[in-house]
Amino acid sequence: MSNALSGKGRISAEMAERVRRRADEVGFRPSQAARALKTGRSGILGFVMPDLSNPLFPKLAQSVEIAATSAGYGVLIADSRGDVDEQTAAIERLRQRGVDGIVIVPHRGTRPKIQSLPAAVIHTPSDPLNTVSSDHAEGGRQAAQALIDLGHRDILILGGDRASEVQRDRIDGMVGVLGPVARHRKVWTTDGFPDIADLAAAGVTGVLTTSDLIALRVLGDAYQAGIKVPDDLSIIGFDDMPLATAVRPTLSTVAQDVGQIAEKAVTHLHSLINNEQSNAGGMVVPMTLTLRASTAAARHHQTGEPS
Amino acid sequence: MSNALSGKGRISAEMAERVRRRADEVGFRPSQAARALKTGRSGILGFVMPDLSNPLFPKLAQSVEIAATSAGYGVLIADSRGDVDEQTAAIERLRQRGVDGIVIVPHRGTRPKIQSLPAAVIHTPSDPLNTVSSDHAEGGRQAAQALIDLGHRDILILGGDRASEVQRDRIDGMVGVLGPVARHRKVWTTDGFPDIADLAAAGVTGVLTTSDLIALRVLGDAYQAGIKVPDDLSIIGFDDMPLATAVRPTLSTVAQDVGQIAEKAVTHLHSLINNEQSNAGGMVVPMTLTLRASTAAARHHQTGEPS
DNA sequence: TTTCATCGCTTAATCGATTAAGCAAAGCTG
DNA sequence: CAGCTTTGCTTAATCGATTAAGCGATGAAA
Repeated sequence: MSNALSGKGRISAEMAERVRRRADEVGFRPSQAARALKTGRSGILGFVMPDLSNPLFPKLAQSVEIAATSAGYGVLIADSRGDVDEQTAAIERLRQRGVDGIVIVPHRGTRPKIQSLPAAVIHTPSDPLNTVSSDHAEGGRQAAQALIDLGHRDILILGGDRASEVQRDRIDGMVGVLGPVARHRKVWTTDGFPDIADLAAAGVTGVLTTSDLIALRVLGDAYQAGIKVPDDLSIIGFDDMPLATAVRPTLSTVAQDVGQIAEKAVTHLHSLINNEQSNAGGMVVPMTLTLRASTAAARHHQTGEPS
Repeated sequence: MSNALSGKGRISAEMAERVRRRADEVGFRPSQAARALKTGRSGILGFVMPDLSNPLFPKLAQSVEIAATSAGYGVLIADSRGDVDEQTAAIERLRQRGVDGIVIVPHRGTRPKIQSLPAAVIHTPSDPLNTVSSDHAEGGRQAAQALIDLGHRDILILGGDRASEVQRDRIDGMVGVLGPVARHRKVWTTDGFPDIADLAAAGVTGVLTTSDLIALRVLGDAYQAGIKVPDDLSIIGFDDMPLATAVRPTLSTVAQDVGQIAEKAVTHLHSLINNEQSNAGGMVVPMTLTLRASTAAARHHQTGEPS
């Protein structure tokens, strides 16, 4: 009642001030529960990730939390534990808790069903449900182009899991660039980790991975095989995880602008919640390549093509 | 009202069943807002971390979410961005949202003020406010003892930030074991990263770090200096981050049982919220050392003491 | 000066689940 | 069989913020 002061209604400035002061004195805290009941708005967004151990999770959660907070929302998390059914259950749990909308990073290869609840899907541009995401294919292109520019012409593409659309898109981008100008082979680590020494002996001078974690493994294998990085082998990872700057040589990597993605997702949700016009979705955020010490100009083997 | 069915009151089994069925038919979803208003319980726990980019965060958040969900709570996250004032603000935000209690991992060197709100503090046994945590000193002891058992007698202890009580406790544990039996030097990376090659030349054969990330850096430096791990140098990290098994050689590390910590924290909170007796706090969860490929028996220098 | 519009504050209805109180019917005891 | 307890369903008050309606007083226009 006293809250007629909160902007609505016809109230004198003096009265508003008086109420405000008294409220402070008493330490008045409006009950979110009552407000939610009356307005039908909880002021809370749900955040669903397929697997909180996803390397991107910390940064993304942090960014979503910051974006949501500055838009006046709270963030309720729900882990879907890598399980598709759990993902559905997690969404349902959030709905029951009365969230106003949800931000979701879908489980690989999944089209989450979100009925009648504002949602922002963070995935990849090739997903028709995608609301906002990094341009993973473009990221793959950047990584590939960087190796090309350094003179590499025999390249290993190393993916983690072919069920991941994000990884497939990254690799498609890489292949798109390499296809016309360089030899390349594509391997998924789920089929077994390839023998780096063999490949290097066969002429490979560059490795493009879909994750820093895979890149780290390659680095280690190369080390144990006596292959020098970056002199004999250049490596590029993805996501700029904390380890990228901790490892020696430091890891070249393609990073997502997670802050911007979170910002756009939350803004979009906010519009949906308020029934405002919203850019129909499909926003794409560029990725940025950071070259560090794991990449260098290729030494020209006899196997290479003319530079 | 129909919810008299929910266990309370005097109701016939038949009536309860009838209501239940009808509720399912209509797709009845009780309003959390209304329930919260009436009962004064939101069914939501807040979770505050000093910095969501903390390497431990993903696992901990996941575990807290799982424990909370199975106890019927939702989890509202709040990032305090490494800032002490933000930590206070985050707690206040959660309170305003009406959380029933909060789980907090305090900012380094901070005693968070939580007035009249059930709280579970996850920190380290040496913190008087601590509710539940790993036995960091014991973890440090385990790591140190492992190197001793392998015959190492000249050891570098490498901490990240002396402001962190957790890291100090780990190191105190290490020193406690090494003190009587081995030579050791303590260095904080915030004072500059030490020259591994120099130290190895000076006789150091083992490195104990307070984090896998630091261990990774040591591994890389050793590699670049031509020092063989684990033949010439053994390394042990902390926290068993994903990188620990991705790097070659795989990293020996001391891990926290995050699941158990989360479980205990949530259980404790649940008791507090319901005014039940609660074990006054200070629960300690053991850590487990996992030996992998980054540790091996010491080669005996002439500088060493008799084995 | 009379009348009507406007302004500013006060009152009351509302959101939906909870829970105590109310009340009728059935069961029990003496 | 009367009186009393127990059982089971129904009714209504309550939580606290929101918001529309109500209502007295002031000011403007005719």
